[in-house]
Amino acid sequence: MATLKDISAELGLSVATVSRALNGFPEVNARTRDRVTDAAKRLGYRPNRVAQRLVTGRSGMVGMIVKLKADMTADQTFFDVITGLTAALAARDVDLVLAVDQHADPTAAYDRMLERNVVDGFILNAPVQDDARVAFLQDRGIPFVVHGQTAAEVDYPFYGIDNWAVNADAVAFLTALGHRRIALLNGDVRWSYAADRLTGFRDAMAEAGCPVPEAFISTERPSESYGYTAALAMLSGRAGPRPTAMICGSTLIAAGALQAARDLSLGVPVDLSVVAHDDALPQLRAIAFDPALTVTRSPLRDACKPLADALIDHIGGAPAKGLQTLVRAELIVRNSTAPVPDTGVSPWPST
Amino acid sequence: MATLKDISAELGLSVATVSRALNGFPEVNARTRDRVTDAAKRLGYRPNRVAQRLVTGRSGMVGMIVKLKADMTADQTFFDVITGLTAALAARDVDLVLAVDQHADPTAAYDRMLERNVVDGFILNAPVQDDARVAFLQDRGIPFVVHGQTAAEVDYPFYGIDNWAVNADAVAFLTALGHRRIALLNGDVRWSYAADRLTGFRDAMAEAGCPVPEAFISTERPSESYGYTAALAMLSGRAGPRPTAMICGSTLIAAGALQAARDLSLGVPVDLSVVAHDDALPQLRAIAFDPALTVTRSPLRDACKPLADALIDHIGGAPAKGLQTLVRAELIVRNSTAPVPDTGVSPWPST
DNA sequence: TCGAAGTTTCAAAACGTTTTGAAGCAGACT
DNA sequence: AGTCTGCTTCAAAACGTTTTGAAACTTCGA
Repeated sequence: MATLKDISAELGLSVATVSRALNGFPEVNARTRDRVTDAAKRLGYRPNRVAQRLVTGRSGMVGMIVKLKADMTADQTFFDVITGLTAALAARDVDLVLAVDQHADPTAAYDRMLERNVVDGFILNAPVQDDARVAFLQDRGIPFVVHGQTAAEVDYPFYGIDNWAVNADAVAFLTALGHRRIALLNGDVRWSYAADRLTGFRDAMAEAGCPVPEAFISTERPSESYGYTAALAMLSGRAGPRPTAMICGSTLIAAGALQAARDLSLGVPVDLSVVAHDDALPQLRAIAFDPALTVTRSPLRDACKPLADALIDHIGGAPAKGLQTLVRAELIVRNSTAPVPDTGVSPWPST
Repeated sequence: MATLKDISAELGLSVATVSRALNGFPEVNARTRDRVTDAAKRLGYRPNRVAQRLVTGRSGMVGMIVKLKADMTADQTFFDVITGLTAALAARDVDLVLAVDQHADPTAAYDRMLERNVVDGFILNAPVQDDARVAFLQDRGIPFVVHGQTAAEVDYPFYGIDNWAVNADAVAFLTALGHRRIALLNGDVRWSYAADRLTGFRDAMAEAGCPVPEAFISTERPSESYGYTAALAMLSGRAGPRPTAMICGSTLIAAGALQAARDLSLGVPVDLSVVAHDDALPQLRAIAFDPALTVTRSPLRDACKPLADALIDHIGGAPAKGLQTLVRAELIVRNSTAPVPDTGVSPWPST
């Protein structure tokens, strides 16, 4: 394995010059640089990352710690995100150190990994309100990036979708179709994304002048069975008039909801309109639903490269402010939504 | 961040002595060692891995590269294995660097990670026959451990279950119940485990003197729908008399097979006995099946600690021979198996 | 021809550890 | 007193890079 010293010996130069030549410093003579790059190639030189890291103080690795769910089921999104993330990091020569957290204390696993001081920063996923991990890492001055927005005004990098807008847009679309009795099958509001969506839903409904009975809102960890159960309860009409439209937190929930409608002989979209949020996971393709789902769509994988780049840039010293991205999900209208039936209300009310 | 130099300055010792004291070298005075460990704790000393790595050539990290499946579905077992593995590695202060391979060349991702020379060894999963990765790593002299047995006589560490015995035991159990028409719903034989199980099945059937029509053997990547389809074809009786027993490569396959039996109004275990291999994934609990499944059982999680330990020991210089474990799966008899119906053969034939 | 300014290269320090070879210091034996 | 042990400690080298501050070499104008 050739080293800088080998190259410098070969060419009669100092290691300093060789190092500068290879790292593109401006003060080295063009002719010298050519000789160096040529020799480096000829000798099969590969920089020793460990030595580089010792002197730069960087490790070239970032950590990610995923929380072990209580029911031990694999997170649907996990594999997809890991795939995109490692690819995006690899493109910038950074490796991902992964750990699974089994502790009650949310910061314990971060502390452990920091102790072994082997990562330059962290990727945080699934943020909650006032996330303890954020406080912990900020306190220690460790760079990190958050996948998913937590609040508007923060001083760390993040990439997320505007979850408030997700449901605000869905509500606006449905009310424009004449719907006023709209239900929400939300995720668990302990997670920021679901809390934001709930606010977006409430705000938009208030804006449209639609009352929201508490029975029309349910929150739980997304699953098909949750979608089925919650939708069945709402659609059975036992607790009052049923909703004419339903906003589902995920396509998985929507799958359950559609089944519930089917079991109650309710037609979608004739009797019930359904809008879901679609993370574009390959396993649950919204377009393959029957009927094809109208969705607010933002592929999870889109987040991977921005996240990786933001973290690496932030570690490199870039200020957080320029590394905050909030994208607005796209509304894709398919066949699961239609104007509200039999209400006598114009599908295009003046707002 | 305290360094060795800080400690040595604090105590008026040389860094060499401090280093030896902390690393448990025998030649340091017990009293000195106490002073050093005390000061280290007081100053919050953490060894700098990068510096250690530079001089020792070890990084305290191991790599694992998972293959991105063509259909992009997450491997059912992936999360479970990662969880156990990172926990077992953490117990010995080793971190896991994860990458997802998207290349056609099976060794490219290993090469890339080695270039960044940041891991001491690898954990290989899902071995195939004559695995190219094995040849590659052996050629480079990189330590690794294989999850799953590939062949009896190899010179690298592995941990796996005796897949030959898995099906040999299942066949022995079923033939003892009088079954002679036994079908196999196997995994894809490109993977070693499935190839071994096929051999175990064939050998044991031959041993028992039972002919095996080709229609009684199917191989495919495990899934519920595969189990359903394959079982339906075999049980419909269109291609000849149907099997009286079925050995399923996984509980997922068994779920499909049970559904097929149900759809054909075949009782389990009265008309059909079913034995499945159970990796004990929390999502698919064999005991919760209806009827509760008779299984050959070996929890995947059991493999994690032995794998982690074997790799770390091997990196530390332990010879491969002592780090090879082949466990025999346990046969657990539940309610999905019964003596063969209406054959006049004693359920306990003399063997 | 001289000095100044600019360009290019260099030697050495630094990063934090492990390891080598040697030395200091007891006590024990001549 | 001298030397030989065994125990304990030390200074220095090494790992391969980046970076600093200075030196050498050009080029230019006076």
